[in-house]
Amino acid sequence: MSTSVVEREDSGSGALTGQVIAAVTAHIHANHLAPGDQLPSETALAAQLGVSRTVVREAFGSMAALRLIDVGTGRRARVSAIDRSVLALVLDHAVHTDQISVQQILDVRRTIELRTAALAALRRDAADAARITALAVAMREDFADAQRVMEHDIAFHETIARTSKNPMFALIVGSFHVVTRQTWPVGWNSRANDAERWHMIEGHEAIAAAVATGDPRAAGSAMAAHFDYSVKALVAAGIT
Amino acid sequence: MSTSVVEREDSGSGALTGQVIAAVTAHIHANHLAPGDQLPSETALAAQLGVSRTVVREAFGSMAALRLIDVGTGRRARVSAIDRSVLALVLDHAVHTDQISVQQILDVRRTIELRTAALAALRRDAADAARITALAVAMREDFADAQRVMEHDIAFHETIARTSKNPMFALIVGSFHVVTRQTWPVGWNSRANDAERWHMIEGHEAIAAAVATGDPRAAGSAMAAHFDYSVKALVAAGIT
DNA sequence: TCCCTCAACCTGTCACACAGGTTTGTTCTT
DNA sequence: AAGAACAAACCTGTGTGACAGGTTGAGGGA
Repeated sequence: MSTSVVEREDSGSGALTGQVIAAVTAHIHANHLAPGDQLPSETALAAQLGVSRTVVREAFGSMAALRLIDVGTGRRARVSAIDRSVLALVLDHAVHTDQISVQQILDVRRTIELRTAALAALRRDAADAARITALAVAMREDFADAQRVMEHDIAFHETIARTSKNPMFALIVGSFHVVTRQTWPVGWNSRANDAERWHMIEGHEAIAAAVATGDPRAAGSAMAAHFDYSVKALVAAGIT
Repeated sequence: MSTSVVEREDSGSGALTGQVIAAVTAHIHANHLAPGDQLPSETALAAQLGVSRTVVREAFGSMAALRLIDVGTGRRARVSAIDRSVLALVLDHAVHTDQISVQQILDVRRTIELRTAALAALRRDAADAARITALAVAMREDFADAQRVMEHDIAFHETIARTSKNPMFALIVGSFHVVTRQTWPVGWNSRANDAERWHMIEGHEAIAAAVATGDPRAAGSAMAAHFDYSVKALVAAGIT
């Protein structure tokens, strides 16, 4: 375990804690650890680095919050797979503290999701396409239950992002769900009538069809139309 | 201070710690706290929630790691402004643990930065445009010092993202710098000769000119050309 | 070979203590 | 009246020791 300091982003904690974070990070990199690989125990690491267990716990806790590692009672920390929750928390916080607006997030979503739809059309296999289509079908079938339509809608976008086969797109799209859960009902309820709600579902069906066909241009266009329609509804509902 | 549990993303910590995180988050939301606003002290919060100071420290530590709050010796925690370091850490970790490739990041960058360039052209004021142009000029002037060219290059892209006036774009683009610092020298060194390096700098100048002119279409095209050229160089250098 | 038990290991939480930093209020000087 | 200096109160970062409860792996028995 190297204690050399690797210059990197500051973690926002104390000096010793920061040093332990750097040391653990260096250890992960130097040993090419992958998700699931174990780290030394808190006690061993404290002895090794000449700090108290408290400091190691602080460091591990910070790294766990960032989902760089995975901690749990009774077992040693392990390197973690990236997940959407970090960015989701950051976005939720940013919206609640008026640092980012919902419309700004939608602009980012539109930018990214036109690309993920096109990539999904290019890179999908038959199972991917079936999964995306099934979600559009589920939206139609669960029309009477807005909560379920919303869950299908969120899963639809995330599945397309996953089908882009670019985990960073999946990560970013996956982070929208917390904010989406707060705004989606407003958009749904703001529709003047059921015909408009059906129109939104038809937009999803068009995206799914383009992905299934393997047509990236059509997929991107369908996604653009969907976003433009949805943004208009949210603006009309007063979400800025 | 409400102790009600707000359903949200799990923080990766213990049960009590998670509850304190939820309580603090609820407090921030319920009181419409903005960046800079103070939170209760660790000791007061521990008494209020009926847990030990250790647990509050764990919760605050996690929230600080996520840059939701800002902690420091001798003073109470405050609500924090969002910053790029969280996503930067996540990306760096993802690359080092082979969860995201550099090429995948570049695809995301291209998608986003074509949009930020176009928005910057639409939304820039004279000072913005001057700032962007100055960075392109600095790249040319510091040509003999690769390290400085790289810093100007990174600042160039971040300034454009900021000029998009969408903080989420700025956040995402700002997160690339750690990984970029690791790959940029490879790309620069992989160029066959100085003529190719000048060509890259001319690409930046073209973007700056389009932004200054206020032409979003030209800005997007120039940014696309820049990325396509840079991606080719990194691929040729073996970065996948 | 599979299942159960148990010992060793491990983390989450608690209480207490101390070093060093920040904030606030009061007093003094200009 | 405004600014500077000082001290007390408040506050966080780190350390120590303890205990409750969970995980893991080895050994033994069916």
